[in-house]
Amino acid sequence: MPPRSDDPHLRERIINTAAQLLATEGAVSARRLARELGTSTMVVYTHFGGMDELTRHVMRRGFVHFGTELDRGAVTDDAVADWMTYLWSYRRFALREPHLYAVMFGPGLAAFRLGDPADLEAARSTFVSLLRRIHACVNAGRWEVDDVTTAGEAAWSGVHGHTTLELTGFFDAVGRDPVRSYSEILTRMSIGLGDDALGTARSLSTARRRAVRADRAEAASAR
Amino acid sequence: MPPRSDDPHLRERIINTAAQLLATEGAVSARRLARELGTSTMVVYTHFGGMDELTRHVMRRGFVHFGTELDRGAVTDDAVADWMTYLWSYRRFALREPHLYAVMFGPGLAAFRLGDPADLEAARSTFVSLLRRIHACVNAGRWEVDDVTTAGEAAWSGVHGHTTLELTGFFDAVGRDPVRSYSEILTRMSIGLGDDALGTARSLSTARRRAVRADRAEAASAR
DNA sequence: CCCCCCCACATGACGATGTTATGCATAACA
DNA sequence: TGTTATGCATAACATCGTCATGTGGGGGGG
Repeated sequence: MPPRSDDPHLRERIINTAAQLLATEGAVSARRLARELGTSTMVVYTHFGGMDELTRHVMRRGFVHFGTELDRGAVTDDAVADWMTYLWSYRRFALREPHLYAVMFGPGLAAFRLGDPADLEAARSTFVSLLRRIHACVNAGRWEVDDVTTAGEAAWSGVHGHTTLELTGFFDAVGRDPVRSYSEILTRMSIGLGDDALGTARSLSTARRRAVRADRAEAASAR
Repeated sequence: MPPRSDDPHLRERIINTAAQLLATEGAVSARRLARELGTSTMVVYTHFGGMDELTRHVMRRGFVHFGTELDRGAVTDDAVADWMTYLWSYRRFALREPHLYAVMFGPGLAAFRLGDPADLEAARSTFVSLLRRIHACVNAGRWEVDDVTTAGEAAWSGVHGHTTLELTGFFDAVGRDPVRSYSEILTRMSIGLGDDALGTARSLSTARRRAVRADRAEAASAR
């Protein structure tokens, strides 16, 4: 019987700590969450319908962060390098927030589209952002694409598949370098979409340079 | 106290019904399994260490079936079409056994490599089989690849990512055609690996024709 | 100003999960 | 026949998400 907390931000605090628990412990249970908040598990059911809807809120926030982080990449005169930079940021986010990524693109994705249409829109907007980068490559004359959306789905499949494999520890298990195979995906995809091999190689090294710098900046800010 | 079943095949029956429950109900619990077997949950712990090791056995069997099914594809004079046929079979298996696929390439993959080394080898052998198809494309002069393994990882990432997205219902949700984007992956990857666009298009239609025929054969045998 | 209603929350319980301690009945062996 | 080993059932424990119930205090109507 704490004196009626009357905290209008309780919802936000629940989502915050849920996201934090997901990031630090890899799982969120109602009881663990309540213990962290100093409340009972009922707060999950009064403020949300249950754990599923709470998870959807965490996912939505995840997609917003994901989208803004991906869009931080500058737009330069090398559209292919910009596209690659975008996908290196994609990988960086997933490696930094592995559990969040697993929830966002895992079984929760199916439940996501059943909820608030704004949720699906948050997820779609990050995909649309990818399509813009592809369009820029076409406009720059580097690629020749009949259907941008299909090309986007193909590219997304590649990076998503590689990301999930890397998160499950596959490359560690077989002693292979994930950066190399990720570069291979970007390279073959770019050439396959119409760019010449030399231009793609140059764009890759440009994008890789940016990615390494961003990795270092992230490591520095984490310290 | 049934009179000491003394069934030397109990282990096999447990794995069988576990696989069947996974396929038909999407989940395997110790109690559900015991109810199906007419035993108690203890059989899981006497014959296996627990649910984890049981799952590993189901995974191992899954990889064996997966591998033999993938290797059924004929080797013709069109190596790229053979490679594509291999990957269409990949997709067919995943769509027919969605839960098994999710377990095989999901979080269980990490636990898989901790178990019997033979388990990891079963999984690796299917990957090696993919590498053989890639090598054939190189030998046929269609592709130019410096590191076959890296190319294999890139190709696998693409089809695995597309498969997981399709299994979560993504393409249904946005009303897109997964066959089209899967074809896009195969096409762009083949061109990106050195083949010319026309040859890749011809190989794609060849492989697609085979895949449709195999789909129909499977649908007929299921009837 | 007071009272009553309402609702956010705590408590405790229910059914499920994987796991395990205990006991028994039977197979295997001396 | 006596002894040991063990495969299995029973029942319990801890955990999970969820919910029915009770309660206490804040907010609106008299």
